[in-house]
This record gives sequence, structure tokens and C-alpha cells, in this order.
Amino acid sequence: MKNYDHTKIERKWQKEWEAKKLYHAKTKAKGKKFYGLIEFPYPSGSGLHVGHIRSNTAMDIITRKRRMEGYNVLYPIGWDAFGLPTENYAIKTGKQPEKVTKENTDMFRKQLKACGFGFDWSREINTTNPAYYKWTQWIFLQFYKKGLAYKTKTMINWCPKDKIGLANEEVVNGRCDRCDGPVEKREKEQWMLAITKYADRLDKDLDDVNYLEKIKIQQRNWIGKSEGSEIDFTIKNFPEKVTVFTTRADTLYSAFAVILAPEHSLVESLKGQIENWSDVEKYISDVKKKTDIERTAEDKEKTGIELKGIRAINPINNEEIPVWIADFVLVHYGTGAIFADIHDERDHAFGKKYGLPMRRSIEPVFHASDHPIRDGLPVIKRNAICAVIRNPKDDTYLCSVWRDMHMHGLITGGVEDGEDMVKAAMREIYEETGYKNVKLVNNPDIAIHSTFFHRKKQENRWARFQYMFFDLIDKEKDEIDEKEAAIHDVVWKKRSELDNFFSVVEGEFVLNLIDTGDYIHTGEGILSNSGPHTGMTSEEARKKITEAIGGKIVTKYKLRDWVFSRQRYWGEPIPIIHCQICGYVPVPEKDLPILLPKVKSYTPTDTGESPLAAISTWVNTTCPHCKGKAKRETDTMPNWAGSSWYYLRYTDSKNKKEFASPKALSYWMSKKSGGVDWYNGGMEHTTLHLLYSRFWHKFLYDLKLVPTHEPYMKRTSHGMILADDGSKISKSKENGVNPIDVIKTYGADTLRVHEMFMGPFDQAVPWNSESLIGSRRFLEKVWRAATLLETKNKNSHKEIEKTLHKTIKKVTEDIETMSFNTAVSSMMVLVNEIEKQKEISRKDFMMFLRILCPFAPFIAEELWHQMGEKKSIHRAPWPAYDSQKIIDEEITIVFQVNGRVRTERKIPRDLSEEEIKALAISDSVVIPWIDGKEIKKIIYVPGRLVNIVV
RNA sequence: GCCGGGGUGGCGAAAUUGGUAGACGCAUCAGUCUUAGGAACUGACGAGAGAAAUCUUGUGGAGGUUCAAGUCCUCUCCCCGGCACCA
Repeated sequence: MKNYDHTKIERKWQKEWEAKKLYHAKTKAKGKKFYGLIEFPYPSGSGLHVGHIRSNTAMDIITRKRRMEGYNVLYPIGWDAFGLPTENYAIKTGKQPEKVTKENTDMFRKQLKACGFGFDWSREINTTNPAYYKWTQWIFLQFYKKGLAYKTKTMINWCPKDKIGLANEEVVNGRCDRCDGPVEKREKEQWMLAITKYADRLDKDLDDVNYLEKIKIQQRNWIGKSEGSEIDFTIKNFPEKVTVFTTRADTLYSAFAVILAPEHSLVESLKGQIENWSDVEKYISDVKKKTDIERTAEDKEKTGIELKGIRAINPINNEEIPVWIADFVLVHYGTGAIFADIHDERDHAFGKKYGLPMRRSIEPVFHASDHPIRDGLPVIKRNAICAVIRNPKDDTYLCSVWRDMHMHGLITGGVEDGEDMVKAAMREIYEETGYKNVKLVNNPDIAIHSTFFHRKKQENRWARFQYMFFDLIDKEKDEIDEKEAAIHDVVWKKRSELDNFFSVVEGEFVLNLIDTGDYIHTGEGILSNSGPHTGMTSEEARKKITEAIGGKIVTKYKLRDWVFSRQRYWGEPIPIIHCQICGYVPVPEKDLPILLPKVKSYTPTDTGESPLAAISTWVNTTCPHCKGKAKRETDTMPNWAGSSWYYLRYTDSKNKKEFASPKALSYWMSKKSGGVDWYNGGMEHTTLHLLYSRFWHKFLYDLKLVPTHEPYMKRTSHGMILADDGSKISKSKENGVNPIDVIKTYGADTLRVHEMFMGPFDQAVPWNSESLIGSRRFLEKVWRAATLLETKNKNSHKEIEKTLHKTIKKVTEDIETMSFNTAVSSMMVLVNEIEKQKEISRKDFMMFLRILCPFAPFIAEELWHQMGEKKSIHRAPWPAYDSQKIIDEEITIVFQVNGRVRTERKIPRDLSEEEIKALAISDSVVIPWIDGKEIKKIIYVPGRLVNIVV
């Protein structure tokens, strides 16, 4: 046998597989099917780098395994080719985007084929192909007909450099996702898709799909569902009212202002009544001028202005409060209006800045963790005080140390019914410490609730502690009661000594209070100062207060409608006609596709119009409705459009009558299996493509055009491959390695094995060309193993057979959990074992080739045929391991003494526990460690170890 | 700030879910082969001590639970990704 010549082998089988249409998927009526999907690439000019093919290789392995398991497999590929990079390249070079796309896809196709991916090339699609985008336009028209596509004047994110409107998802930290330049706000007419209509289902239906948990979490955060109340505030002396949204209706009693977004409609309608209108107007125009970066970068200081002469009435207590506008209130979230209250950090800062009077209405609850209340016993409520007593002369604080309970705290005590709180505090201070002369310096109306089990009295307590600040006048004191003295000591502590002093659960709260004299509670708790609602829990109060004022319980989302138009050339034209008489008229479906016209200049204009607007022969048309003069929409779709439904097209990519036939859809995306079986892609698409395509799919489902309510059953994600210095691979840095270069020197199989072996699939790994050689050596060993076989072709070698079956088990399981790195490593162990034993039976080797072939399809196919097989290995069945053959007759048992390993021994598998323990205590290595000591306990972990405790 | 994911040899990493820490691979060192370089093969390879058997120590840090902790609990530091005025 010759040396392993990867170039020759890979060329040969690539041709052969193509000629035999080995990976072509046939749409059938029934039977086991598997639809594996990877994100189709954007064919950029720089070609694929090694990072791109990690996902493809993984899914290639999975789909190859499925084929061998008897599934009818669809593993398709295509091109997501509309978009900016191609257009920008066209502008720069003067080449037509179609031509650029053709060149790039040709290059990508070659690269992908060289990697040996088992794609069904017969179903290849391209989003820029009119036969494809006809259906993208068609789906848009369905959105339009259902009222989910609409044009509206809106403030959009505008990138002045790219001259393009951006979706929220394309703005990163106030900068353009593409060019990193600052983004401005511009008011523009834009086409929108009403994704918010589906917000609830996009959130809820995540329960029905098998996505990685982190993907679900990220989507849920993005959708941002929150439940709260809508509450109406009336405006004093005017008929208007303002509706606010809050998730914390329980804090309504501490509302100190109503704050509107500057763009709120009420501002305009009350214009005449606002006494300081010119100032307000100036504030609003200043806010509008700011970019997002300026708005958020300004050290987060809140700004606002009061609408003088306007007062709102708090519906819960008819209190009159001021009305403000502030730029931190967002017009597009909730109702664009809030009430401000002290229990919100931001509102509190705002109130403090502008000197607005504020009042508390929520008190925190602390549950003692070391002695919690016990079930089954009644809970006794108590009013109590807690005194912060400071000696101003040496800046020390009076503390209590309860001796037998190891409890450290301040001076506390119960309040008798009807007793004045301050007097009670004075009394407690005298009784507990003996100090006679203290004076109250601050009683800030701060209280906490504390639950605990009273160990002395053996009862459950719920105490409300009111905090007060005292200064010591002088140290004159009386002896305290003997009983008191026996329980606790009284000590003076410096502030610096207090940090780790308090043993109580509210320790941090107390320190904060001592330091600032204040405490802003932003969590839930017990209501105070809340009229009839005082004493309720936050949760209960939210319901009761909303009910009491006739408010509504509502759900709001952070998700916003999708800005769907771009003022660029290289995208799908939006199939709408503007008629002076009829308004917006959809292009009749029979006229689709609306083709992109040939154009001389692709350069966008700063007026914000697409280059298409300059082509009068294309723009001017007749209205399909009234036959009058009309103009075409010149905006194009964002490049997320084509990818929102491409997985549907794959099922029937050549269909001219429908985007895909119901027959093909119901087979490949059957109700039973629930859509694409497994979709792997990048985390960066979680809140973009993945969410968009779920939205489109649900819309099509509602039109009964697709069989499932979700497009993808299972979604996983790969970690990025980084450059060798750990930085991101980027075109500008030119730090990406071309897979073709690796294939030339080492072969595609080596590249594939290496990419899977590098590290955990879901984690980022830096590329390292040096370690590639390890994977190559592995394949060389496989090649040599076939040589061993020619001379020694006999029955199974026992050890090899055992390792083989263990390996089959490991690889079978690891592919399912995407633990490809450990799958490869277990095959390496097997091949090392074969080298060591210098033999393997033909039968065993053939089995090994079948688990290797998804990883290294070329070498496996070659050796398979050298063994005399006629059919492709990729159509052979997946091997099953024999669990009987995995069992070791001898097991290695570790002997430990006090948990430390002392020795290990090989023993027959069938020894009883008693026999093994006996072996352990009589072991020559063990004896010195236990000699002369009492054996307290012997622990036996079956098949693992014996631990002798002395 | 909030939500995720991490931290284990010189490096990429394993660890049956509480049971021999470092499988597998890279690099390195020694050896075999070779005119030489390389390739290939054999062996060593966390740190410290020792001629060796072996002992001690070791999974970001500090405590804790346990016969036994990389794994569980409490606190803490650092790195990566996402979101970020969302009421």
C-alpha cells in the first residue's frame, strides 16, 4: 500500500460522490427524515476562513451519522447574497453586484466542496436570484395585506457614513454595526414590520422548542416581557389625563411626580397652559438634537424640566403632584409616561437633583437565616425600635453583644402598645445600657421588618424595627439591671470596627444607614404610609391598588417593530406602488418579481433616497388600481429578509408556482417532527435572524402556509474560532486562515478532525496551525493500521475489541451532545492501542471506519474501498456497540486511607464487597498506614475505591 | 448596573456529575533510525523533595459541608459574551 496521499484521495471521492449524487435528498411521502441546517453564508470577497466551517463540519458529522442511522437526510446550502459589503465593493470597483456575487459564490462553492461537506448542491439557493426574491416579495405582500407591513414617519437610526437607516439591532452602543461610526436620529418615512404583534407568542413558544437555554434567555431578554399596571392620573383643572405604566403599583403612595417623555402627545396638547413653555420647548429641541451616544454618555445624569402650571392628581390619595418631562423617559416604551417614586433608584436620584419632596412607602423585610421562623408555630408581631447611638466626642457607636447567642447588634427593644416611639427608644437605651443623657438627632421614618425564631422565648417573631439616631451627651450612667447585664455586654465600637461586626442579616443595611443616614429600598417589602394598604406585601398591594383606582393589569414588551426599509440598491425592491389617487397599492402578485433595474451608479445619496430613485424609467409606472400615474417604492428590503424564510425554500427550491409545495413542506417540516430538526448557528444571530425568521414563520403558519408553528425544533450554537493571538478574525486584519491552504498541505480530513478536536464546540478557541499536525498524525496512524490488517487478518484481538466498543459508544453519544473533541480523542486512544498491539481484525477495523467516516469522510471512504467494499461507506449502517464486550474482567480499585490514595490494585470483577475490603486492609502498602490505629469505617464505592477511615 | 459563560500543566484541554486530577493532542527533553536536516518511532513530561521506592503539595482566592470536593454551599477576585435610562 502506498503512502497516504490526501490530495489524490480527496479529488477522487469528491468527483465520485458528485457523479453518484450521494448526498441528494429525495422528497418522499413518508419515512424517517432528518433536516439539518446551518446558516447559509454571505459570499464576501475575502472568501471563507477556517472559522466559518466549524458549524458546517459539526452539522456535516451529525447529518452523516443520521444517514447511516437510516434517516432520509436534507443538508442544504445556499447564499445570502444581498447586502452592503457587495454593494460597497461594487461602488468601489464599478463592477456590477450580480457579477461580484457570481465570482464570490463560485469561490465559496469551491472551498466548501473541497472540505467534503455532504451538501445537497441540487437545492442550492441564492437570495439575489429573481426566482428566489420573487417569493421574498410575495411574502412581504402578504404582510402588507394583513396590515403587518406599514409605512410610517419615525425617528430612525441613521448612519451618515453608510447613508443608510439601521434597525435597532444594527446599532451597537450608539454606533453603526457595520462601519462603527456614530449613529444619528433622523425622521423618515419607513416601512415597518409589526413583529411586536407576535411578541407574546415569540416569548411563550420558546417553551415548545429545544434551544440551548442561553439562546432562550437571550431572546426572552430581548423581547423583554414585563407585567404591570396602567394607571390614569387626571390633570388638575383640565379634561386631559395621562396614563402611566408601572410594574410597581405598590409604590403608588410615594409617587412624587408624573414624568412624561419629551415626545409625549400631552406636551403638545397642553402647550397653551404650560407657563414656562419657551423653556420647555428649548429643552425638547435640545433632546432631539442629541445622538444616542450623547444621550447615554453624559455620565448618566438625569435631566428634565417641570411643566409649570400643570398638576397631576394621584388617583390613590388625590394628592397633587407636579408634572415633568425628562429624556430618560422613553416615548416608545410603556405609555411614554411614568410616575416617579422614591423606591426607584433613578427616580430617587431625579427627585433629589431637583429637590422634590419624597416620601417612603415600602419597608424591606429581612429573614434571619441562622434561626429562621419555624413551621407550625404562630408568628407573633411586635413593634420595636433600633437606636443608632453615637458618641460625637470619639465617633464611636454603642453596640450590644449577646453572650450566649453570639449575636452582635445595635440597641433594640420592644415598644408597648400606644407608647411613643422616641420615648420607648429612650427607655430601652436606659434599661439596656444605663446611659442617662442622650438626645435624638434624627428620626428619618426608616423601618425594616425582620422575621426570626426567638430562641429564648421559643416563638416565631415578626418585628418592625424603626431606626432612630441619637447622640450621647455625656457618659453619666446608672448600673443596669443584673438580669440584663447577664445577657449582654454593651460596647463602644469605632465605625471601622463595625464592618464585620454585625451578625444580623440586615447588617449591610445598618452600615449603609450609619454612613449615609438614609436608605433607599428598591426591592419589594411591606407597605407603609399607604392608607388602607399599609401593612400589605408588595405583591398583594399591586393587585389591590390597581383594582382600587380602576387601573388595568397589562403586559408590555421592550421589542419594537422592525424597520424594514433600506435606502440602498442591492436588496429586494419593496413591491409597492405610490399612486397619487389611491395611495399605497401593492404590486399585483402576477407582476412579481419586481426586478432590480440595471443602474449606472450604486452610490447612495445623502438625501436618504435609494439610487433606484434616480432611474425614472423604472420608478414611473401606472397604478394597477386606477391606471393613473404612479411611482414605485424605491426603498429595498434589509438583508434579513431573504434569510427569514430560506429554510422553507430548500424543501422545494425549484418550485415556480409556490415558495414551496405543501407536499415538500409537510414532509421535511412535518407537524410530527416540528420543523427543521437541528439548526446550528452563531450566537450573534440570536436576536436578529433567529428571531426574525421565527416571526415570519409564525405569520406564514397563521396563513396556513407552513405546517408548524415554529421553524426550528432544535437550535445549538458554536463558539467562534479566534485568530492565533486570541483576537477576532477580521477582514481588515487579514488574520484569517484560508481552509484551502490547510487542505493543500494536510488535507480536508485533517482540517475537519482538527476543527472538531481543538476544544469544546460551544466555546471560542484560538486557531493554532502548529497543533494541526496532531490530527494529521492520527490519520496517518489510521492509514498504517490498514497496513497491519493486510498481514494479520484474523479474529478480534480481545483488548482491541473492548476498546473499539467503548469507542463506538463514546462517539455515538458524543456526536449527539456535540462533544466532538472527546469523540476524536477516544478514536485516537483506539488507534494508539491498535499501533501498540500491532494488529486488528478486518471486521473490527471496518467498524472503526464507520464511526470515523463522519469526521474524515475521504480517508474512510478510500480505506473502505481498499478493503474491497463496493458501496460508499456513507451509506453503510452506523455500528452498534456490544455492551457485553465493554465489560472489564479485571477492575482497578484504589485503596485510600483517610481519603488519600495509597495504592491501586487490579482485582477480578466478581469479588464481593467483603472480599475487596478484606484485600484492602491486608494490602502491604496499606498496612503501614493503618497499623496500630483503630479502623472507624470502611467505605466501598463499587468498581472504584475502598476508603479506610482510621 | 443587569443577564449569560468561563478561570485546571508551557499551550489547547479531559474528568463517568461527589470517588485515582491532568485522558487525548501540541510544544519541550532524552533515545532509535538517518551523511545531515526533517519525518517517523520509543520513552519522560504539574510543582517541590529523593538515587529510587515513595512522600508532600496542587484545579483564581478565602472559608465551610463530607470518609472523600475541580465538582456541593457561603463570600470574593479576574476574564469573555450579551443587554443597558425598558419604569
